[in-house]
Amino acid sequence: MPRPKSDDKRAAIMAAATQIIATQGLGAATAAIAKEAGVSNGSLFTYFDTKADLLNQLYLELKGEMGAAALGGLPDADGRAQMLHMWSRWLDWATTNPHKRRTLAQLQVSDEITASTHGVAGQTLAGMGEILERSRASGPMRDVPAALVFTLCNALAEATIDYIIRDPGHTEQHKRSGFDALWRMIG
Amino acid sequence: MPRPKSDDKRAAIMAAATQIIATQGLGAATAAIAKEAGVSNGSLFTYFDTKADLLNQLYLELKGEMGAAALGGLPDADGRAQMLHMWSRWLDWATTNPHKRRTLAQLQVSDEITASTHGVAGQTLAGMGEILERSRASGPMRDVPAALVFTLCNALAEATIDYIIRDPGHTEQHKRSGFDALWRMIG
Amino acid sequence: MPRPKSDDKRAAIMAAATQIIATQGLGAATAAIAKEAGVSNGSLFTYFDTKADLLNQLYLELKGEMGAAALGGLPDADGRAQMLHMWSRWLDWATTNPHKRRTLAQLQVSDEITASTHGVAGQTLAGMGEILERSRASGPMRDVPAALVFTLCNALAEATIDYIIRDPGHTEQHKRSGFDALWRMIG
Amino acid sequence: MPRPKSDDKRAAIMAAATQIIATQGLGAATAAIAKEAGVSNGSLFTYFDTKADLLNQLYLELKGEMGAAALGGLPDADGRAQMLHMWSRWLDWATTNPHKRRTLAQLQVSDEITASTHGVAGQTLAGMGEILERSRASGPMRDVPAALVFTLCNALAEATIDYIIRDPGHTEQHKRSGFDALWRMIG
DNA sequence: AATGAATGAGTGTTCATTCAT
DNA sequence: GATGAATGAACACTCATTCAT
Repeated sequence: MPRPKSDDKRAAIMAAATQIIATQGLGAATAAIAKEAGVSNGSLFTYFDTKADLLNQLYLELKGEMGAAALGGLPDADGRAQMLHMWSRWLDWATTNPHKRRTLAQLQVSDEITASTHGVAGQTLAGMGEILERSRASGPMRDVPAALVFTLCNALAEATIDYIIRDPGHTEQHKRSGFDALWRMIG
Repeated sequence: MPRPKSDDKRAAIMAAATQIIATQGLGAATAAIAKEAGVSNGSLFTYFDTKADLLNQLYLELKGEMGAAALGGLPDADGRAQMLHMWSRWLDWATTNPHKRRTLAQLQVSDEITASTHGVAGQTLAGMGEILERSRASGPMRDVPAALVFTLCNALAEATIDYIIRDPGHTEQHKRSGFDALWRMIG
Repeated sequence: MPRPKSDDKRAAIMAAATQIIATQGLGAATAAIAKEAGVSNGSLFTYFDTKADLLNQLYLELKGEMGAAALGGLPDADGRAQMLHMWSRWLDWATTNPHKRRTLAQLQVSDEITASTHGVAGQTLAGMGEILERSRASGPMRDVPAALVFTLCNALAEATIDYIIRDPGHTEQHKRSGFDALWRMIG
Repeated sequence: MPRPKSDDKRAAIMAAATQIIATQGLGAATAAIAKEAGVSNGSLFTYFDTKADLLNQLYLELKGEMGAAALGGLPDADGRAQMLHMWSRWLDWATTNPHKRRTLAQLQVSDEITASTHGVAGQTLAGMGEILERSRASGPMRDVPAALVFTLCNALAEATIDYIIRDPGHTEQHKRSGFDALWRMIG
């Protein structure tokens, strides 16, 4: 049994990629990522076939982590309370992990992320969709396609996060303003 | 001689850049842009100092065009009617000019666009802000910072556009759903 | 322990190298050869110090096999009959083992094969040289250096083989034409 | 009118490639060739699209030069005299230009040379074929395919050249021995 | 001003070889 | 001895930018 492929190293590369891409953008050199991960140039390619492969896997990982963060500790309560919980957790994750959030935002719009990856990521977010669905179905958007509603809510969240990052002094206040706006929209 | 000889050529480069970037992304080679513009490799650099310079100017131009489109033919009416008019024009411009819209979206998140450029673009959009302001000031978001409201509205518009582009069969319906959601939020 | 454990493995690597090099050329990766041999990446290097070492040993093996094939079942007959027998066997081996022949041809002109290896290979072919020598010594080339005559005969054989491989429909005919030409030259 | 593409530079790259490949083999780095040519790394690729393109063009050039050398100053004489003239010129070119000859030999067996290039090279050598044809048609190989005869003669020439290069002391003698053998074969 | 050849740093990726297990 | 992960020097090729014409 030779040295087995190390989960640590894989994780280190992912973390390094997150860090470096947040700083330098998607054009960051694989060599820079490897260096940041404390790994050789070539080792990166024993864990990921191509740079695009790394990017796709990183996208899934970050998106998954974001979803898990948003859904953690969900209370057994009414629709509004659950939405508020999810909203709060989501924004907390994003503002606490600015690098991850920034890298995720860049990956989201990149050509390198395949349709199939986007598909898998969509399933990961099914849980978030369900919470939202419960609130939508009985509100003013009951006749609007669920996917459009999801898109709109996502946009509100992203916008709120962006604003908070630019003006971190009043985080709680902005978080609340965003949620109120969201609830007026769908609730 | 403050301005180079031919405004035509400058415009051709801008148009070519829009086209090529929409197709190939921001990584598109300047040579490819020059070729599409029917201009030599080197000439591009007599009109724009660097690639980043071209990108920044293109961003301002597209953003400005978008703003002008949204504000054109504004009726002398109440806040809601004006908002609806603006919303409609905005979405029309985006769906009618998919290349411009796509390129603009890419530039928006690019590292190459400087803070100063973002600042100038913000001023360009002041007109749109005023319309919005009139509606906000008397509605439920009267105590929320105008900038945050603007960010949220912008996000809703972008999300609606994205959705329409993905499902062009029901454009008018989605346009309306988006506006209704917006108005519930701020009106 | 002078020799590594398994002769089988060594042979498998040799066979795999023959196969892969015939297909992909001398630039083939050692990893590809190891995989084809059903052996690990690293094991290849316990049987051969370097890729060049593998190539040199393979060259000797193939050349030796070719020589043995050419000299097998040599009849106790006059010079011409022996030459014809050798010629026939030689060409049969080459056309029956196209991969070996192709790989051998590539090794023959490679920079990786050392002068010393070429020397050893020459000795291996001494048997073939003797047969040839008997015919040369009494013919029109009696005053030409034996080595030059050997070189010329070898060239005729290689050329005939090449031609047969390109036009396999008339193998026997071409084999005969080649031999007749050879015999006119030296007989 | 900008700097026009320079024929000198193209020729310099060709010459450098000949030199370097003769020394280091076909694996030689394009950077090494560029350096030897006194040209930048990237310039090589403004004259040749790819390394394979350079190799193919080099092959045609060397093969063409060889053919021209062999056919130059052809006397208006009988078949044998013309063959002898061609043989002599051919061998002179090869022994006078060992780098070109060595590089040509490597290109001849390379996978990088396309079938189409081989086809064009064949046409280039049509002149040589005609001379040979005149002698074959009335000799003992009159019933052997012309292509096979051409292959065999070529092989004899190559072998003779190889031998001469290894033992340059008796060039004229070996040249003569080779021709005599050739003529016995076909004349 | 216009052209496009020239430049050379930089890119993703490969691969012979080593070495921890 | 066997394995396959680790290494890092290469490599072919690209591209923003410069500059001779």
